[in-house]
Amino acid sequence: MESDIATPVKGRPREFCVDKALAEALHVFWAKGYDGASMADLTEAMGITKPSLYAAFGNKEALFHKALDLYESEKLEYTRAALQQPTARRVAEYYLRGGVDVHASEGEPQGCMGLMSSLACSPEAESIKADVIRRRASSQRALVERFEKAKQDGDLPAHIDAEGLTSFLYAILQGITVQAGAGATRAELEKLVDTSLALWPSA
Amino acid sequence: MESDIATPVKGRPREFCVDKALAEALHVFWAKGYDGASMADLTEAMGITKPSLYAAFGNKEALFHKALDLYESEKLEYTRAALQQPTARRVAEYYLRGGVDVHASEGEPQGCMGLMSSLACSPEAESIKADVIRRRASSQRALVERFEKAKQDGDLPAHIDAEGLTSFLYAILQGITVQAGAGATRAELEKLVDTSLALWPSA
DNA sequence: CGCTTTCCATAACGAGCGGTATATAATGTA
DNA sequence: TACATTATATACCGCTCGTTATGGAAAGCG
Repeated sequence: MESDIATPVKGRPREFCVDKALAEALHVFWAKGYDGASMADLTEAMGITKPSLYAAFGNKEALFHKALDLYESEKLEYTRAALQQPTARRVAEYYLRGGVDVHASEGEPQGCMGLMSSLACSPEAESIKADVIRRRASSQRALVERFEKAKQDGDLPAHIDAEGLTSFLYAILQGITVQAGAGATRAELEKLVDTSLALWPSA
Repeated sequence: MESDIATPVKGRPREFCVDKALAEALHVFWAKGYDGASMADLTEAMGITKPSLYAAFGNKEALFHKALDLYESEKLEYTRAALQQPTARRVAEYYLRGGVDVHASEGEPQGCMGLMSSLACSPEAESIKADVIRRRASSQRALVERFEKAKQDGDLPAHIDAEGLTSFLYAILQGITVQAGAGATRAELEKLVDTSLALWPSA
């Protein structure tokens, strides 16, 4: 198979940047959710017409999955960086403060794109929901392993259940995004993080 | 103004029970969310036609608010009972175990009706969202006062911030409903509750 | 009985949805 | 210049949505 990079195309060149358009689509999906974002909303924000969107991205569902890829690789980068922190407590702190940064930052939509889309319930959004749940499960599995290692490292008490602690940390994170979506201020969310970390088990 | 109870009406009597129909509507809204529940879904489950629904309940939005009233008075009764528990820890335990009971019970929809409706994002659901947020804020205020009292009673350390602890408890509860909606088993949720209670501050 | 009132059933409304057919404009190739 | 190829622009499709107008059925009242 030949190289796909910088292949000169034959027909009329497209007049918009695909990456820019996808970033705009992400912003719309993030703010309004999968069902709430209409094709009219998307095309207006992306600055293109519907046929261009369909030619470039397939359909609304395919566009959403690509937007979700972008969301994970850019906005949820902190969840991967968190795993490399030296202690379980530092992992948790990185997770929670990163969650507040991303989901309660000014100029960005409030709340979590994955969370609101996983709760969307139009009949055609079932595959969306399944996708989000699958990604979340994969992310949670990595966290369980990280906490198992922390127990071996001795920075978590041996009696702690790694799966329970992972569910616990995710619950706090989900609470942060829910409360952010409900209009909680950044100060309130930081107080929530401080309280959670104060209760975190010591070695 | 005269009494409204048992007034004999003049016209043709309705052929369905309003309370029964409302309970069915609640079930549909709970399972599918405000946007996801169509009038066709509702009328089919309620066993009535659309004109009957409009005559009895007004419109879809009014029906939802009445269903939400029923949900709060029946399904969220445990949140009021929780406040009367003798210690802060018992309050928290009542809250969390009650949350698992209601939102992960077999035969009922998985997840929290208020949470999924507060994240619904159709343009006409803005007042729904505002209503849910207002009810939640009122409920949270009562919990803050309960924890302030607990500090005076001495069953919470004085250095604990009551608002932060309330946000924390609500975050766990929201995490429970999110994870229940994503298909978590009851055993997993109970492990989450056990972990959370193990970290709860001691006096 | 006729009259009024209220409810039920059918069918339709306008609006918005995701998706597309058609025609035209802009490029590379020959 | 002529052709093939691809992108854009406009208008439209079938469908579902929440909501309502219309006609008939069932009750109390005189």
